[in-house]
Amino acid sequence: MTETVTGSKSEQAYAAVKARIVDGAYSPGYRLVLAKIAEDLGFSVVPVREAIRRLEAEGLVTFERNVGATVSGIDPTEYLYTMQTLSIIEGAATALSAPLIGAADIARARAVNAEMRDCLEHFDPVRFTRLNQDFHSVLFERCPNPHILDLVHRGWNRLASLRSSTFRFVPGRARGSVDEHEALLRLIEAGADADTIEKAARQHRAATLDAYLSQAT
Amino acid sequence: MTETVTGSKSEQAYAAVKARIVDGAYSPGYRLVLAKIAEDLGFSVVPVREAIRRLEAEGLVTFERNVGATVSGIDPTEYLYTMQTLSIIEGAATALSAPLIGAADIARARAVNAEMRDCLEHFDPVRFTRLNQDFHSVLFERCPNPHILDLVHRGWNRLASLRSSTFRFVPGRARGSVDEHEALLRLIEAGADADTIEKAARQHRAATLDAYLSQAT
DNA sequence: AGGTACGAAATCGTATACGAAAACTATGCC
DNA sequence: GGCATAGTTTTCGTATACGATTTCGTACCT
Repeated sequence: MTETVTGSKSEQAYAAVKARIVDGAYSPGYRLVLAKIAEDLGFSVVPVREAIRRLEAEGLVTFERNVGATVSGIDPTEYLYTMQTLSIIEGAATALSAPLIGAADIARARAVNAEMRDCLEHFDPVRFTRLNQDFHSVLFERCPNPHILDLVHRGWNRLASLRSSTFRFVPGRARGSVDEHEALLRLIEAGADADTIEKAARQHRAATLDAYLSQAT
Repeated sequence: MTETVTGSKSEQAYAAVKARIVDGAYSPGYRLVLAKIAEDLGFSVVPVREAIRRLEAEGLVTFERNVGATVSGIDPTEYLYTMQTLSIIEGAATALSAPLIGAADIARARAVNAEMRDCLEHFDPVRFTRLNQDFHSVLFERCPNPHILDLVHRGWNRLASLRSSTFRFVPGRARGSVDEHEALLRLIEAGADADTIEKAARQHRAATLDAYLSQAT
């Protein structure tokens, strides 16, 4: 955690722009001008350009030749596709992690879930969302397949970047979500087979998506 | 198919290097020297550098600061992880495509599968592999979720890049594979539920992986 | 003889500069 | 007044140049 300014400038630029997108400082549709970003960061355009192209490969920005880059994801169907993809990856990641999750992990997840329940009482959607991420991180982090883990994280980032424009907290759904978390933990504790866990985890996210959609209508 | 030299040099470089990796001209472990590639293509290093970083984002090359890039995937466990990830994505892609697959698609797939059966008689593993890709392409191409499609294609590329070092044709398995293809088509024709199709498709690839592993031992 | 330290070569990293393409704007014609 | 067009501005695309870092080879010391 002694993050000492990190490595190359292209990586710094990548991290900086990515953070701004994920945090919502750059909203979808925001136009990313290379020269401007370079000036803001005090770098030259070359490393910034590289950073932008990397973000493009991750789907966070859209790039058009001789025109420039914009933060992608204005389209609401985009959100649906991202959620669907993430539900598949997450389900698999959770199922693969499950056999490796120990009692300490379960306890940690329960603590997070308790905090989430607390957020329901005091209506704190922002904190709730962050805790939700923490909860699922516990369920993923033991996943032995690095590719899948990477895809999960990319999905989360992508979702976060879209969230600022599309996300709406659904209180009614949130309560059910917390209960499903507990159910998931019980399945894992009980050593349920991978298929059951995968399906439950996927369903969990699908239900959240449905809640968003029904509210949007 | 009137590919007119395409767009920017960075994209040309990307396509060129990617093709060499996927085709096996650059095997895993091959060292990609920016200046050398730039000279080969007649470009400057900047677009080449950008291309390499894009390939890194796709997992085709490994990049180390101030050291350089090498074609990734020497590690055999890497192959296992890639196959596992692909089996998950492919399974989902097939299940999502299934309801949209028409009679014409099925017929096309059957034709390809017949050719594959022919390859078994005349022992043509190279053509068999290519046809296998064609077969599954038919099953994917209707997938409405572009993200998942993209992940499938990336997985294929990654697999192809690893294949040159790890791939070994398993004749005994190949026959079973062809039969499973037919079974998959019947499931789709019959309008089986998404879950069944997904599981079958995933199992299909897992079986192939198992065949590789058992032979490697 | 083995290990360490120093130096040279190779390679990456980034800044700067200039050229090309697109977007914008203003002007003149209908 | 609206539209087409030419000129201007903005922004991207890439080449070149130089600095920074790593690696490798060699010589020296123990």
